[in-house]
Order: sequence, then C-alpha cells, then structure tokens
Amino acid sequence: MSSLTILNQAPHRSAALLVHLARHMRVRSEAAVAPLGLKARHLIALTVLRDQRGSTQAALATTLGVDRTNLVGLLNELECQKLIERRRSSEDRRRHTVELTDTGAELLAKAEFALAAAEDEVLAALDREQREALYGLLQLATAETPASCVAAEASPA
Amino acid sequence: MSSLTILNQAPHRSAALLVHLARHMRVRSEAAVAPLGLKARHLIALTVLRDQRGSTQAALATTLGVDRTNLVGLLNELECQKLIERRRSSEDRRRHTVELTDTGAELLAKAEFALAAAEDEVLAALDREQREALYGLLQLATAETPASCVAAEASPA
DNA sequence: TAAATCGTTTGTAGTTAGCAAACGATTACT
DNA sequence: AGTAATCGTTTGCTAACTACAAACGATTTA
Repeated sequence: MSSLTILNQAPHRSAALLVHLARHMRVRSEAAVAPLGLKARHLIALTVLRDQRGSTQAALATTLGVDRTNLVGLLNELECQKLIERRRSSEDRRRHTVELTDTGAELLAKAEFALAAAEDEVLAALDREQREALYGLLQLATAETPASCVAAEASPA
Repeated sequence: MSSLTILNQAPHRSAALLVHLARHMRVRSEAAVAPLGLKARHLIALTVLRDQRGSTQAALATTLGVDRTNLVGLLNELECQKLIERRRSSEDRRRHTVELTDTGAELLAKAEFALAAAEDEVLAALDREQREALYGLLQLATAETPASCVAAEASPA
C-alpha cells in the first residue's frame, strides 16, 4: 500500500471527459432531432420513459434531476404531441402515472435513427464494437435507479 | 441482410444516455470542485489543455465548442488564478499559445481527487473495471481531434 | 378534523451561451 | 507599398434554461 505516493498520482476521472463529450453530443443531437420537434431534454425524457414506464411525475423528476415544477411544462409539451399520456394512479389518485404512447415510441425510434449522423461525428474515433461497449456502460450506469427503486423512493413503506 | 426489417428496429443510440448521465455528473462535479473555485467548464478546459498543451485560442475554441469571444473570459478566469499562461506564438505573433502552469496541473489533480464522491454517486452501478473501460472510451472519443489536427484546421496549408 | 402529499400555476432571478460589430496588432497577398 | 485577411479582445444584446419560492385544489393519511 503506497499510502503516500499514491497521493501524487491523479486518478482516472471521467467527469470532465464525460461532460465535454456530452456537450458536443447535445449540440449535434439537437440539430438532428430538431426537425422532429424535439430537443435534448425531450429525447432524454422519452428514453427514460421507455425503460421506466408508468413512473409517477415525482419519480421522473428525481430521475431526470429536474425540479418537479419544471417537469410539468416538459410533460405538457410531450403530451401535446401525443407522445406520452398522463393517467391518474389507481392506487393514489393524487399521482399521475406517465406512459409512453405508441406514437411516442415510434417517434423516439425515428429520432434515434436521425441521431446516426450526430453519433458518427462525435464518436468518430470509436469503431462499432467500442460504440456498443459505450452504449452498454451508459445503459448500465443510467439504470442505477430502476423504476421499482424510484417508485419505492417516492412511496416509502 | 434484412434490409427491410432492420428499419423496424431501433439502433442502440448513446446520445440521450450520454447527455443524461453527463447532466447528473455535471451537477455533482460542480458541487465537488466548487470549493476550489472551479466550475465544470474550467475543469473541462484544464483537462483539454493537459492533453493539448500549447493550443492556440482559436483551436481551443473549436475543441471546446465555444465561441472564441466567450473563450476569452474563461481563459481570463483561469489566468487570474495562475492556472494557465498565455504566450505569444513565436511563429505567428497574432496568436496566443495557452499553456497549463504547474499550479494549474496541481489544482487539476486536486480537483480530480475531489471528484471521487461525485463519480461514486453517478457511476455507482459500474465496478472498477467498467469505470476504467468507460474512461478509456471517453479518452479515445474526446481525443478524436489531437492538437496537431486542430492546429492544422486553424492554419490550413 | 388536521396535516401531509401530488401535481399545478405563477412569478422571480441567475447563469449560460450565442451572436454581431468593431478595434489594434500582426501577417499574407499582389 | 498597399490592401486584405487573421487573431485576440472588448462591448453589448439576446435568448434559453433552470432553480427556487409561494400558493392552490384534489386527495390521502393520521
């Protein structure tokens, strides 16, 4: 255990690289999906909703990391385009359950096809295998809070 | 080759996940490095500069994806803290060559240690190997434009 | 009945970033 | 030589995003 010398070596930290790369990706992505009437946050919300169907708005807010008051507007925009549906929860009628509609799923698929150019540009240095590996890691990392956990958080025993 | 059916399957697109994860990372990171007087953009700039020593400001601007007029203020803030140095290029005295100072390198190292908590939180679902793999992929992807290329872009033959 | 929760509305404030125009210094073109 | 272009810089404007707080009706819980 080199308890002292290890302090002189900088660890491998992904934070800056991740944010840096994501910035480029966000710019390119927004240009790619703009014709579909979507911005990055819509894309993220739809993507999260595809994995976490039936989340409550409070749960969605914590997952997305946005204020619940700001989430309202975001969901309104998506609901106007029939991409999502709000239903009252049968268990607790105060809550809204958010569901991805078929149109929403279709548009999300379209959007993902449209992202090809953006990803080719930003991930140019990665080959197909590496991109798949990156996708897997991202999928894993972002799935750290599955729907059940978030729902459990929102409604603690 | 299922040329038709493939159109019905959404490809694996990392864009949304990447931006989503980076959003969380940015929030946690800023909280972590705030005591050092740094924000995410400073962190990114310093990180890029560590790899691309001696870039001109124009090259840095394109690498960072920010306007050159806005880069001036960012570099001013870093220079005030003696983290970087601007020198006139000997080849073209219009240009400023940006260098990471020793203090800058030290502070960057400190900052990266401070990011431990942030990464532990955001990348909780990844083990050590996976985090290292992610770091490698990010390093590879962000290095798509090495200093020479950027410099070449800035001063085409 | 009283208190707490969920989604919602409204308003405020701060940060961020892009963009355009102009300038001095310097270099490149012809 | 003279003209045009480039680099960094300053200034000012603008739009977008987000956090945050306060309050409300509907509903659930104590």
